Amino acid sequence: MHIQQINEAMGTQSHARRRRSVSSNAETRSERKQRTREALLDGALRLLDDRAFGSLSLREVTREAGISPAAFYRHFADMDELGFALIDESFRRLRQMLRGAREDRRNYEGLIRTSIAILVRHVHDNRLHFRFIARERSSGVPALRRAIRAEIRLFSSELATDLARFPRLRTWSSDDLQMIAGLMVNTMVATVEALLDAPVEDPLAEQEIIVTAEKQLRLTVLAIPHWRSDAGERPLEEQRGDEDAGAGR
Amino acid sequence: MHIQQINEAMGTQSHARRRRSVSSNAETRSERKQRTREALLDGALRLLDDRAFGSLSLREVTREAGISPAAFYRHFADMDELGFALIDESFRRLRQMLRGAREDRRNYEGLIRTSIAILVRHVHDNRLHFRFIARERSSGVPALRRAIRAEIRLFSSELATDLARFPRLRTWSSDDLQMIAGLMVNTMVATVEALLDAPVEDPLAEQEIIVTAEKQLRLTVLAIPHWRSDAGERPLEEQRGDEDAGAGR
DNA sequence: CAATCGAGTAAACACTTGTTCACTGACGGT
DNA sequence: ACCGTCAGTGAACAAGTGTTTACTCGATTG
Repeated sequence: MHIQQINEAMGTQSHARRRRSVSSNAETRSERKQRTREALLDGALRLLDDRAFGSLSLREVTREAGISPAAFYRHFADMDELGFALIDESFRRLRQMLRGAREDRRNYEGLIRTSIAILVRHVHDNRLHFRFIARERSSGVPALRRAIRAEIRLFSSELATDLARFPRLRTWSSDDLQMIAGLMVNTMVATVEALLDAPVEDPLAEQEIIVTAEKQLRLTVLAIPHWRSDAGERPLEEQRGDEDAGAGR
Repeated sequence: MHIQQINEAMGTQSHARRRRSVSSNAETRSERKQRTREALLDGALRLLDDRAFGSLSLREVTREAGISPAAFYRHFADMDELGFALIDESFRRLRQMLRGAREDRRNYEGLIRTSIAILVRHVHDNRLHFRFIARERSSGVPALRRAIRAEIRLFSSELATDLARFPRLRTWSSDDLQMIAGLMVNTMVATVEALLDAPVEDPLAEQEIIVTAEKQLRLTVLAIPHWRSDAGERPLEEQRGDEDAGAGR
């Protein structure tokens, strides 16, 4: 702020200013740089729609972005650096989504329904970003993979602390909370993968995926009142006469 | 069989036979071919330990296998074909595992415990194969991805029919059976990914993953007796007074 | 035994790759 | 008005890529 005032007092930037006011679409230099940086990121993302990051060449990206290969180095030292920038961008959007998803968590049903709805909407709006994350989560450069999995674990932990606010879950051990949060996050990750795999904009297949995901989450919370952390030691069937009555074969 | 008998009657292969009995480690021609084919597959698998299949070059594979690049074409027309062969091999082992896992399914607890145990053992014994499958499941060449996901869906369906034999689940709709089988398969896929990500042969981290997976599966089956397929329409909290009593925030 | 088959080779091909270099020229500070 | 900065260029580099070619030479065949 000070700098700008000083500049104005000194009459600096007046040339650029004047020129910008004449030719309407002119840009300052750093704006221009930012724009081609984004062209690189967007181009890479477009290419990554159906390929792994590891099989992406620097020259392809520059070609897609419309600049010469050498100009790449004005923005990134490396393809890896471009990858990290892509992860940052994707996760900024993801976190932004999760913040929204946490607004309605006063009861299980709201939690489930709004979480899935928000998830679906964001997959639609940021299809390429989600595709990139889903791909590089298990494949690709180890460093990217690590970063993504850490981010997901963090999300799982935040869900666990949110769950801890429910009366029924107040007394649960943090291990068990993490366990159930992990289960729900697994379901959501699998749902995102299914959505990304479904034919683009096929509302029927998509609705089926959504219904299944909601059922799975509902089934999960349904078990909460009946959970006993130590139940693993005694055979489950002693609780309810269920098995060996006549399981076929 | 016929062919061999005919060959014997005609005295063919007698040279090879005699030579093989003299120099102990001699091989017939097709045995030799089979051996370098396996060298190619094994070499590729070794290289794929920490890279995506898409970023794997034909020349690298032949170098790793110890043959010249041109000889590759005696075995595969394409790198893609090599990929499919790799998938076939991996899933042959996987299916073999699942056959074993289905032997003890007379009650839930046995189902859970032995399934996980068998899964863990097979991940140990076929680490490279599982790594390859886990990678290419979401990344990589679309054709490979499709093949893998189809195989997993098939596994899920088989689990669903197995579940249908439990008395409690006899009356469930096939949709709901698929849903719960999908949930369990999701858990197992996530478990395999966690095992592969864990530091090699770290028994402590591994045990933690196993315990969590068992808990998650146990929680899932715990919900079965209380499931109502139509519960989605009415808010869950009407069944049990649980929410809005004082959810924080 | 001699003829053929075929797995594997070496060399050459036309590419693409990542990176460096001296350069241009518009923007921006003075 | 002048001059330095710096995003972007185009050419060159060595190295690696997939694929084809003519070839070797041992195993298989009749």
